[in-house]
Amino acid sequence: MNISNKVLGRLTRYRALLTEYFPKEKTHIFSHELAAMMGLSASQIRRDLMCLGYYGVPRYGYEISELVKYINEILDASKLHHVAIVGAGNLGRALMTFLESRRATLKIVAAFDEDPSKSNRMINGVPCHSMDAAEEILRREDIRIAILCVPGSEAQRVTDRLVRAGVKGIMNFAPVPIRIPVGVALEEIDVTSALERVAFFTNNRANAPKERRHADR
Amino acid sequence: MNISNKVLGRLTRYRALLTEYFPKEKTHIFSHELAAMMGLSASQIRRDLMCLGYYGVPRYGYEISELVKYINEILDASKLHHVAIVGAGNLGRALMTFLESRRATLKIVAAFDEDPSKSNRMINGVPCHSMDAAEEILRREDIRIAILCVPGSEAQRVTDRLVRAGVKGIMNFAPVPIRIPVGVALEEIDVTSALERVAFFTNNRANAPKERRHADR
DNA sequence: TAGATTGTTAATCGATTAACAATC
DNA sequence: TAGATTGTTAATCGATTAACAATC
Repeated sequence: MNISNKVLGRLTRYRALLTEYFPKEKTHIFSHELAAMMGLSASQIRRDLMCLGYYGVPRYGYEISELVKYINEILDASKLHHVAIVGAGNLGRALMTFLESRRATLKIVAAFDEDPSKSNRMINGVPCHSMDAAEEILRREDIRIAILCVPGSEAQRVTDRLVRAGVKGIMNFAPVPIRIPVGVALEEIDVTSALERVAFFTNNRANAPKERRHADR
Repeated sequence: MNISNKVLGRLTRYRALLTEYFPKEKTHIFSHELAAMMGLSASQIRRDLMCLGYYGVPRYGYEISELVKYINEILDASKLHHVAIVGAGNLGRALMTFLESRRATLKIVAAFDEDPSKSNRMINGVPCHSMDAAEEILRREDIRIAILCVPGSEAQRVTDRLVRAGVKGIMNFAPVPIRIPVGVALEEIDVTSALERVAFFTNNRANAPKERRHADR
């Protein structure tokens, strides 16, 4: 079965919620409980869990430790990924700290920046190099995932370099869409666009973007 | 006509691309040109533009300045919004700088943090206050939009306070879902989840999340 | 047992794409 | 005119929800 990007996103969030923000003394959870916490429907939770190959028990719900184990398996959580931050401006540096040891399997091992004052030294515990060294270090450190935090005007050019150097997954924070060849994964996070959407619905209260409400469903 | 969150998101990105990253000398654009730049289909571009009330001309395409004017109108771009950053940790501080003057109508006028060492002073040009002062300042400054950058364990509690103080739109960077009452807009940006999705598809190259490729459609 | 919850299918809803007449 | 592009409808695709038999 093919797992969609949407389901995948929710699975990662179920796991985070259950492992990091859930009372340790609870061993089981019902689909409607997880639904309430996630702001989703119980139907959707159960449907998402179908792809795990793990089954709950009617009236007892899902055993949390097992659920997490099966999600780990799908996400291939044991595999260590080396990650690079490209662009060590404010956002890039904040992400170094923010992502630092959030996930043991996602390790930031290098940063790159065109500004010479930022390169050839440690920043927030991450060795920062000049962009000239990117290709060599990406290969040497076996980095296949890059977090792109360069200005919009540089984004496509830098992307092309990263891809040529063997990067297979990119998270793009630059406020322009980038194009990538087949076989490279892409997530785009456009913070400005997200803020503009919030502002829009703040003007137009009637039709809010999400219907995740306090009420149960 | 009701405009969906997805269409809205794309409209903001069309505008950003056309106003910030497009050669000034070009006055017109075809749907297939914009499509290629955005990594979308020409059909989708044309469909999205239907909701603007602006019409292109066959064989000449869309006049860029007019297109932008109509998108501005939909997004109500002339309206000034006061925005607060809640949680002045690494991410919050980076967003202050990142969003600083990116959009003239979205102005960050205050930050809040529980850490006393961060409050009652300017940080990156934004006055930072203690959380205790939040309610009063949110009302005084007429702040209806908040960017939530607190730890996951605090997210729901802080959200409830913000909503009680009159906040109508929240962008949530905390790595847990938050629940909000009807009438409040919400965008969630879970950076860790996004990175985990990229990592997943980097393992499983066959089925990448987006099919935005170099090839035209 | 009776009642609550699961797994799964079918129905619904919404978003994208394809197709094409109208138009410049 | 001929050819390219638009606006819009219908078809397709994918995701969510509702419903319910099976199960504990």
